[in-house]
This record gives sequence, C-alpha cells and structure tokens, in this order.
Amino acid sequence: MRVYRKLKQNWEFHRAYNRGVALVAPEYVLYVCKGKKGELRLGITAGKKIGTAVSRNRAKRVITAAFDQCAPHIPTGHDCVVVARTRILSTKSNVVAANMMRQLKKQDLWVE
RNA sequence: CGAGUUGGUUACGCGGUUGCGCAUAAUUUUUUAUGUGAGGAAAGUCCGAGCCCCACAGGGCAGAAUAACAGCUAACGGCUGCCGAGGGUGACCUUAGGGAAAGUGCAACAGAGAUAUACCGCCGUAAUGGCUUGGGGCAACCCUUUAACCUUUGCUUUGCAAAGUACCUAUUACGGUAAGGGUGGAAAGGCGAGGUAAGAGCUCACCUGCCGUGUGGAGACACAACGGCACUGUAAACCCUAUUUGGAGCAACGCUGACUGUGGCUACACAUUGGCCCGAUGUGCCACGAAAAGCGGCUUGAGCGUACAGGCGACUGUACGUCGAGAUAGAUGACCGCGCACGACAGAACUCGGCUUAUAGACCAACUCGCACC
RNA sequence: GCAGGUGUAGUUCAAUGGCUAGAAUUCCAGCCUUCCAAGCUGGCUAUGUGGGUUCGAUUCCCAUCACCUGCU
Repeated sequence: MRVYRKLKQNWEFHRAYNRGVALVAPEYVLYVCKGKKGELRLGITAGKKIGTAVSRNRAKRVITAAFDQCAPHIPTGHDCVVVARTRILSTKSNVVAANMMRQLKKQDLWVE
C-alpha cells in the first residue's frame, strides 16, 4: 500500500519549484515544500531532454521505486517533486534510494 | 570454397524474493488467493475501412485522389500474377506506365532558324558589266604549241582590226529549294540508289515509328503480311478522358451538470450546413450553446493457432482448439543465482487492413555466378 | 491522440522552372581620423536531408528530419 498520493496540476509543480528546498544529485533534483496536512504527495517530471518514451518511462519507474523505499520515513504534510536527469538511465534504484535517504536526513525530514 | 539474389522465423532465456495495473472469487470495507499484463514496428499519421455524429445523406458546379491489363480483398493509393520499358553475366531487381493527332502555355543561353524560318549556300530567269585574236600575272586558264574555240564584218589576206553569241564569271533584283551549315536536350524519319535546273519520301530497296486490316491470347499485348502516313519535348504546366469522392473525427458521441449566455421575430428570417448554388426539413416561442469534475464509449474481433482441400499466387473454404492489456499524470521496477551471442530499434491510449521509416545480431529454405576436383 | 503550417548568408526577409541565388544588417580587411565613432571601398558566408520529373529545380512531386501553431 502506497502511503502517498500523486500531484497532477501544473500550479502544484510550480509551487514546489518556487518555494521548496532543492536537493540536487547527479541523477535527480528533489524539491520539497509544505503541502496539505496529513498527506504525502509526489510528482515526477521527465522532460524531453531524457530521451524517447521508453527512456522517460524508465526514469519514472526508477524514481518511483526509490521513493517507495523512502516514503514511510518522510513526515506527512509535504509535497515532493522529482525532476529526472540524464544520469538516472544508467543507475540502479537502490543507489538512488540511498542517496535520497542521506540528503533527506541532512534536511531533518527523516522519521524512523 | 568464394561472391551474391529472394523469401521467412526470432527479438536474451530459466529459477527465486519483493513491488505495480486489471479481472474473478472469498472475506467484507481492505485485505487475501488465483489468473493475466506492450511491439514488429506499439512510431510516422501517408492511405483504406469499422464505429459514431451531423436533414432521411438528395442534385449540380468547384475542389481532391487514382491511372497498362487481369484478379484478391470489407475496402484501398495495398497485395498477387502478367504485359511493356529500363538495369544486371545470372538468380533477380526497378518502374506515378492514359492522352502531346482537342486546345492553350513554356523551351533561358547558344544558333541562320525553336514549331515553322530562309542568314549563308545550291539552282533558274532578268538587268548591268567582264573575258577571247597573247602575254604576264590579277575574275576564270595554264603554260606552251599550230603562238590555241565559234559566228559576222572590214582590210593592205596564211595576218591585223572591230563587233557578237555560247561557256565561264562579278554585282543587284525576282523566284525555286530544304541536300549541306562551330549551335542545342530537341533541327522536320535514317541510309543508299534513281530523279532533277538545283533539290526534296518526289520514286524505289532495306531499316525505324504510328494508324487500319488479319492471326494468337481472358486482356494488356505479341507476330508477320498488305495498305496508308512521317507527327520536337514538356501533362510530377494548365488541361482532356475514365473511375472514385458529402463533412467531421473517441479531445467523436451519449449521460449527470453549476452558470443562465446567444439568435430570430410573420419574412428578401434563422437553423440543420465548416467551399458555392439548388432542393428538402424544422422553427410563429422556439432553436443553439455550455466551465470544472465524473461515468459510459473500452475491447470477442473482416480475431488467433493447427490440419485438410481449392488456386501459379495474393487469398478463400471446411473442421477442431483457444480468449491473449485496457491504464487515465498513465501499470513490467528492485535484488540474487546460472548460461552465453553480453542483449538493436524502441512503450498500447477506440479498433483493424496496408504502406513508409528505425533496427545489434542469430537461424532456416530455395536459387544464381565464378574457381577447383570427380 | 487528432488537425494544420514552415524550413534560404551569423540575423531579418526577397527571388516567374533559366546568368555567379538578391537586399539590409553582422563579421573581416583597407581608406579617413592624433585616437574612437560615423562615413567610403572591397571581401567572406546560404536553398534542412535523400530520391524522382525535366535539357535544366530554391521553385514541381514523393519520402524523411527538425521546428511551430490549434483542439483540452
């Protein structure tokens, strides 16, 4: 069972870009900002820079798999937006998950 | 053994743990179990259909598409066979392949001339000249002999002088010709002989092409003989002929639906109607439109597999078996083990039939050519 | 997903199937000036890609690639 919902509207993404905290890694950029109370929400962006439809779907899957590992430990009431970068096509999801966990701990967004 | 041609198959596999979409069942109000889960191109959107809406899908014009012939197909601009043309030693491959003799347009530069002309040349006639009997150069002719054609006249007669015709020749004018001409993609069929003032398919033989007749073939077409004719190219320029074609597309369309918006007012109006005209239908209180969001449309179909039969083939028929995604920010990920060729192009969004484009390799079948050996 | 459109110098635009593809601007060199700017002279640079039709394609046809617009 997933413990988060998905972002759909364009303005929700833009709020995350403008107000959120940016966590940059070679494989992705993660924006976190405060959202609806009691809910954790995720949005994924994979632009045309990534490549064809196959590559974009692959990027989305890897990000989803990595976020699934971290999601139970993130406190609710936050909106997360992940922007895929080109390096993500050649990396495994547990590498991405470990990277994400370390950065979230730095920002005090980690609950055991 | 080497080099090729054509057609087809396949698109990492197996096992385990965990995670996601859908369906069914149970439990019941969120869990469990079982099943199932991307492609040959899902792509480009270039064609054709189903489905669906717009009067009941009517007529004409415009526009668009196609183009040898026969078939296959639900249909097609697709496919198969075959004919013609072109390429290859060959297997085989390529081919938008109707009409230029219905008409119009265009053909730069070059060239005499570009769709029928006459600049040069050749020939005829007329006019005006030139030429002859001897030197020598000056229009033609050759060098010498008898110092060289013909006619007429005169004289001092084996020569001299004068004049003229023909031949030849210069210029001009009027005609005849299309043989020849540093062009050009293309120059009025080609080549030879006869013929002629010079020439010409003007005539003839051979060849080339077109039309008609004949024979063969289902047809495109092929063949030989006879008769007639001799026509630049371009229609992926306008156009003509034949055939097809109403428009829009699942973001269609139907249902729920806030807001109450727009148009006309008894007719030369508005709407159906998104090229135009006609016709038809509806409206005198009705017609049209409509946000966000949700549900349906949404997958059993010109389906797939195997066998047999028919056909050269595309394909068709019969029997048996089978159900193989349906999401809605959009489902296949992560980890471990084994094998090796170390994995190309690439992700369904209403559904099919084709075409086109991208693609690491691996495998199978048939056939051709070259070399060597038997 | 569906429908439509556009590709020409570094940039913005022209060109009827026919000459070395034109104009402005940019860039480069020279002249002018004490120097710079302005001005003058000259030069460099292009038909998205691949086929076909034609004697000859920027132009006509087909395929392909890239970009843009509309429908929500």
